[in-house]
Amino acid sequence: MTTHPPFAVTVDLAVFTIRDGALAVLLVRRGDPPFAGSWALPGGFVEPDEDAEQAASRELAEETGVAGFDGYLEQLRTYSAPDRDPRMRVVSIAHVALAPDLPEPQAGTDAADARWWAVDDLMGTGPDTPELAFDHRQILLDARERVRAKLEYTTLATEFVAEPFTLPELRRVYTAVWGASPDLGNFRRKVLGTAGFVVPTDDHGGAGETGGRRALLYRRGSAELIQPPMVRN
Amino acid sequence: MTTHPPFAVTVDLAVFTIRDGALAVLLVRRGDPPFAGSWALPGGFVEPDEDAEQAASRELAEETGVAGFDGYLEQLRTYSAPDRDPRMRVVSIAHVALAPDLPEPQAGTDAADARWWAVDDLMGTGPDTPELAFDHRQILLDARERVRAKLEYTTLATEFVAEPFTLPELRRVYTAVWGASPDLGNFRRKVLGTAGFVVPTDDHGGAGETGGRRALLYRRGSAELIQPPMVRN
DNA sequence: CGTGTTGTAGTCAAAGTGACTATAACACGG
DNA sequence: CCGTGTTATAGTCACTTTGACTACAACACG
Repeated sequence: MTTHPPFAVTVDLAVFTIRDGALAVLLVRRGDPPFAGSWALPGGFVEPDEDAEQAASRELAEETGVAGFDGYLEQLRTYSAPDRDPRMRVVSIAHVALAPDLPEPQAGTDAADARWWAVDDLMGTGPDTPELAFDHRQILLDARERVRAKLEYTTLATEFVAEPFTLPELRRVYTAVWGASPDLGNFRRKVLGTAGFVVPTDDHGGAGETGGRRALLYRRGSAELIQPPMVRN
Repeated sequence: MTTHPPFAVTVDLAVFTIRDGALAVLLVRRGDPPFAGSWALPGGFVEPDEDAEQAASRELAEETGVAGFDGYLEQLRTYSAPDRDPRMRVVSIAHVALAPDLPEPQAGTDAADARWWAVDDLMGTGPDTPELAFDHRQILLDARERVRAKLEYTTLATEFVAEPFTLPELRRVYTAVWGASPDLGNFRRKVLGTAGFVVPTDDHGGAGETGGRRALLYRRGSAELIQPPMVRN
């Protein structure tokens, strides 16, 4: 038997929402070294009496200022490179959270600042692209790919919109996440043809942004899978 | 800021193969408490200078007796319930490994015994069903579901067979993992119609088990995805 | 040399997809 | 209050893929 080397265990969160028609992620600016001044995914240590999901849920509430986060939260994967934190051996259990458009966040206790970033603005290679702390760029890439993939075969897109919502709103989720719009008619056919994806209300929305016919309002259905999947071109 | 509670970090492995036409998993019998005498997934502590995948690869080699494991290995998810190990706080990064039919394993250093189990024999509810240590039953369930799902949209099935292999052999992988045989003709059409799934050799196998036409031999192709997916009924 | 067994090829109706066109319902400006 | 641009909804049609088959080819064994 070997010894049991001590590790610190943290959770990191990739919290996504749709803002201004684009996929956005919540980042906090680090106040302390290492990477002081850099932007990072929110997160923190797992406490002795909680599991990773509880820790993620707690951090999410602290960081966004939302008391009881009731949105979607799932584990992504665990990052464990020995040198990922220069201070000590830290293993991070990354999570993905989805939420309808949230208000601008409050800065957390250990974060000098917090704000939403368009993911595309973080993924460029230009000089304006901010560097992310630790391996958070990789985590963000993995998280985005997870969300992109899950929109294909699950009804997860509904987690991005507040109820009730219209089909065009739901389509804009796909447009933002995939970077390309699914065909209008085919999208409707697919969504409405998948039992339990959405359930219609009998209300039409109030006046929309820019005149035009008012769309019917829907709520989330009970189905979680889309079969066959919605294909991404 | 809070303190950094110390954790032990381990890897656990769900190593799958096909034996006697059924999905099988490698288990070790525990020699020490807790759960002494129970069967458990192989695994061990992550060392200070390695990441989780390296630890998993090392444990796999130690446990199976195979020096350089070159098969498929991927992270599954991390299990972190506070009470999952009664001794101390242990977080386990579970992995899934796939291999062609391997020889009976050697017992590892801390395992009194090691053997392959048909997964179906572990998943029953009868009195003969052995209890697995810790939360390993849940890990095994999640691992099996991961493999089942991945056979649908990836070419992972080829990792279960030694090269070169025949299409009927490959079909038996699906039969074993899914518990149901895909239609013979449609399976061929799908596999051969997916560019890069398999590449034909110009050899036919030697005499098979039970007379009949000899099948053409194939090797793994470079494709990793099946699109559209192979559907599980 | 036939006979059972296994692999390979092809067929066909049904379902789903991709790319459209047509129509309905609204806001707003004159 | 009447057109006009805008947005939502409905429907069409050729093409592809699927699911369930049938027919044929190649081999082992007696």
